[in-house]
Amino acid sequence: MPELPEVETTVRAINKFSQSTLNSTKIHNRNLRWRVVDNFELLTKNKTINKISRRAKYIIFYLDDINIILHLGMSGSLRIARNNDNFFLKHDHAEFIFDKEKIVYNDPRRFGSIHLTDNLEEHRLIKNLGPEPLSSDFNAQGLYKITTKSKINIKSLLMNQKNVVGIGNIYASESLYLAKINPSRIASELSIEDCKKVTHSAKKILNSAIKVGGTTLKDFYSADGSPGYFKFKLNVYGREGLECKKCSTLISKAVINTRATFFCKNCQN
DNA sequence: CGAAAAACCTGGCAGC
DNA sequence: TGCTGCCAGGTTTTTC
Repeated sequence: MPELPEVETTVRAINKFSQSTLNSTKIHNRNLRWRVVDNFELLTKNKTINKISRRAKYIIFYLDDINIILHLGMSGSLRIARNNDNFFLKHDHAEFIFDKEKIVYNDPRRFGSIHLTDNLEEHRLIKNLGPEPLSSDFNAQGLYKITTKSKINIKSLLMNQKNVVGIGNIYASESLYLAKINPSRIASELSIEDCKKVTHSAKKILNSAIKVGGTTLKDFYSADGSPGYFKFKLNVYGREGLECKKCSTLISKAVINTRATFFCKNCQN
């Protein structure tokens, strides 16, 4: 489900809990992508959340002496509920409980995970991440330095979080469409100008997706229950056989690195 | 070493 | 109404 815009939207929705005290945490199912540590509840009880933010597709709760890392995997989501709402949905695996409300972690496929760390920057899931795509650290020169020595296709390279974070299957296709670059192009064949187009396009796409709350294909909802509206602005993703909005050529679908990939064979070279 | 394929899970949907 | 196979916003682990 969630790529950078959906995670960012989720973080903004739960940001009202920063500066709040986490009265307790309940883990209902520890068997996520990795097993949730046994003392998680103990170590987070009655701790103040000083800040909530996003790094890549991870959601970080900064407590006084320890940090919580959440990942939503492919199908995860958070929702805000009232403490006296005692109903559970299938796949509600964890609850973060405040005075009147709680944040509920739900993830049908359990590809997501929940971690604790006292050294965030050195955490194994964090330390090897590439630059944030919306920061100046993600730029043509930096990308070119990577593409020039890589023989994989540009789409897979963009989805590799070591190169740049936050871009998943939807936004990789959309970014390359805007950049007019074929997703199958071998990275090492890109020019510095191509890299400039890719970085600019990715930033533009991600920013406009964040603006409308991300993309809801079927089951993404922000923590406040609202869907994302970027689905209506998708140019290629899920549009196989429909007309390209620029040239009317029918949009193609290819499988790259086992992932569905959409592009316009006329506009993208 | 890098790149490709398999693996981890559940649910929804098309087709028989 | 099943049942089967395929597909899905991700990323690690295994294999080549």
